[in-house]
Amino acid sequence: MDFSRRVTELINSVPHGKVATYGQIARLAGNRRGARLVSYLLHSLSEKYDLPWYRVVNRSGKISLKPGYGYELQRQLLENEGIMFGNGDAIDLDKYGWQT
DNA sequence: CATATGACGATAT
DNA sequence: AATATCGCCATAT
Repeated sequence: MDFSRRVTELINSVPHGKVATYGQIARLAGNRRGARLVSYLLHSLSEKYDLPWYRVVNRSGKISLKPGYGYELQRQLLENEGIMFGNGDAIDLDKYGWQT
């Protein structure tokens, strides 16, 4: 429970216009290997709370969702915050990464 | 209680 | 460098 609560708080702490990675959240939550849990928790928690789940991408700065299953939505939400997708589908984490 | 699962990440091939 | 495989750990069933 502690882990999931911290995850929600961390997600809520991601500044507008920035993105975090699953592994980063997991690490900050005290679980270096919990990247997968973060994704799972986002699934369930984002439906219960209103988390900015779309500010979380995988460590390559890419959206993990498949096109047609949320990819387009997330990409659009991020672009709405001023985040530009570089090479077609990747975000420049150096530039938009949280806590660079 | 045991097994399955996952919006990942690191390592091995 | 690109792809495949394994590990990790909380939830769900």
